[in-house]
Amino acid sequence: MEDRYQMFFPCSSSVTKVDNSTQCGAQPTASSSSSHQNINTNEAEKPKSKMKKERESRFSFQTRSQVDILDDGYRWRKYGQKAVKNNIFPRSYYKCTQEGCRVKKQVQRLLGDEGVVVTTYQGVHTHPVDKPSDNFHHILTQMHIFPSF
DNA sequence: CGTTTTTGACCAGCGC
DNA sequence: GCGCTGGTCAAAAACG
Repeated sequence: MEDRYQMFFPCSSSVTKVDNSTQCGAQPTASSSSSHQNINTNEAEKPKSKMKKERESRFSFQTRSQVDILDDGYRWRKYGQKAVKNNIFPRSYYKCTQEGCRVKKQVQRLLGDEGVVVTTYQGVHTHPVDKPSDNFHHILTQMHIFPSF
């Protein structure tokens, strides 16, 4: 029964740019650590120009599921959890454990609809899935991937 | 014993 | 400039 994961896009196209207080989709802010690196000793590249580091493709979708972690075939390591405003449910941050694969994803439940899980992917996988999952494959056919714009 | 989760601290961007 | 919000790091705990 693939009814366990029911897809619906209230505002699928609005993933491009939404306000921070938009309830439709509850998009996270697009401020990933941008153009500045850590406090490493090597500063070989100095981005003097103001280049915005928003090249990571992001797309989010919502699923009606009992569990937060959807089995998409990849292996994820949780690296953070933060409580966001206007939402009693915390947001979880995951990273792909595959070496060289810097794909991240965020998972949070939607306020008001406890059964709805908002999953946001960031980046593209460099390796194929380890374990195929039928339920998620059905979702992949309906997803719209937004490349860097 | 290796890997993942948990949790607080830290940091950066944005608004006021 | 300060405070708030969100994202990541890292150390220890938890799990197999």
